[in-house]
Amino acid sequence: MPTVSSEELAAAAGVNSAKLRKDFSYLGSYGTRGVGYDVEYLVYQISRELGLTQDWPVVIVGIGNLGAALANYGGFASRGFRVAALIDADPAMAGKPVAGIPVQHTDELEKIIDDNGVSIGVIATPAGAAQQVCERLVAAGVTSILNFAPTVLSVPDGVDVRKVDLSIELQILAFHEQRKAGEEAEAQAVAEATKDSGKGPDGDVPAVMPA
Amino acid sequence: MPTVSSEELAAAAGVNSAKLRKDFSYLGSYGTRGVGYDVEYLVYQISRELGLTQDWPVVIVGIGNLGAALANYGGFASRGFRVAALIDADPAMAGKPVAGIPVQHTDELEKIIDDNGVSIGVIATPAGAAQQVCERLVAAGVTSILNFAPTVLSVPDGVDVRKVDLSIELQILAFHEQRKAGEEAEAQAVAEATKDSGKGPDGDVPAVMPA
DNA sequence: CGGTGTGAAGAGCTTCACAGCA
DNA sequence: TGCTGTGAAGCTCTTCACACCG
Repeated sequence: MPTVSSEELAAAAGVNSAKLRKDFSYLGSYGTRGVGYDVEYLVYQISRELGLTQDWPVVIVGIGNLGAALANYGGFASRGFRVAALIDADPAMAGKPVAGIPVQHTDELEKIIDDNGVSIGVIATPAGAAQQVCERLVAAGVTSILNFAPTVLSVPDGVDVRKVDLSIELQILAFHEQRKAGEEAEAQAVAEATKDSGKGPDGDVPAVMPA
Repeated sequence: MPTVSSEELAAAAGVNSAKLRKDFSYLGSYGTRGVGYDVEYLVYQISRELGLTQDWPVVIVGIGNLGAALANYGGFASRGFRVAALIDADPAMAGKPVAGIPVQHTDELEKIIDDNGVSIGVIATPAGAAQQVCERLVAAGVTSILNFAPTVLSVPDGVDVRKVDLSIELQILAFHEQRKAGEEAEAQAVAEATKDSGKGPDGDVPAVMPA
């Protein structure tokens, strides 16, 4: 498949084709009228724009279950990320290989970051250690941090932090699950009301509709 | 602090106070004019609306590093989630306790879900196993799935799936990181141009501005 | 003809500004 | 007086619709 139309891509992605074309147009005019987009060229342009064509050395601090899971995660390599080092505060972990990479002690943190030109750090430590680790990362030159610890990190201007809270997604599911149950109950109540009397459902469910 | 104003909450959250009041108003009129919101009552109402006051039994399928990390994750219990069971396909794992819960074999999946009235399942298996596990969960009565496996799951209507891709957040950081670098380079180029000749930067950077 | 690129219309979300109530 | 709740204005993002080009 050498070319693809905005209509096809939009159907595959579940969005409107006009939106897709408009979004692409911000990257430049890479399509051909009457034909569509050259797949290979488009992939390259999007990859370049997203930074996938670069090599991003990353350090992971805190090699517990989560840190190990991240180190083993295959998705990183394919998106331009390279795990430059695994760092843990436990001296017993030092030297132990995880995902084929030997764990290094926290003492080495500054040197590792400097030697590898690391600008992105991942924090997978317990909550108590996160802020301190964060400060050391920033002081050593890291300007983007992905935080898995359940704490809000404070950082100086110019440093980006993204927080991943594994329970938030569950909470969103639970929210919708609750809605499903509520709607059933409401539908049932309406049915009852229709069958029995003129009284409707108690109407206490507010009109909230999040993503 | 028994009450709090929309202004205070907005400042803490980094949003506009009018937006906060409007959002709250969708849940009902829980504030008092001239005073603010009763903290305890507000917390309760928001918790109830979000479903945090309910008990949600959850099963985690696939007890590798990630599954173990999830099982150990403290944030679940405090948000109304209860890990009803850990399930793995490896018979060697069966009976082994993870986070104090004995791992059970996949054979038990249907029974566990039925016995515990589970409606939310977490998939932390390798990509290859995910779709099959998903189908068994759905057949057994699960209607919400949180998918950590790097695969797109297909499910029947009425089943919610949320996919967590651990590398996407990194990619967003890398994107901004690239922008930072690009802006520096551009600023430098502009400085050069100003200093040397009339020729500007090559102007190939398109005007994209994602979240 | 077929499909992109885009001005214009439309929808939804955010902010303003203030009436109204404790 | 002080702060909520909310109509209206403003803004951004999405979709429509079509000129234009290969």
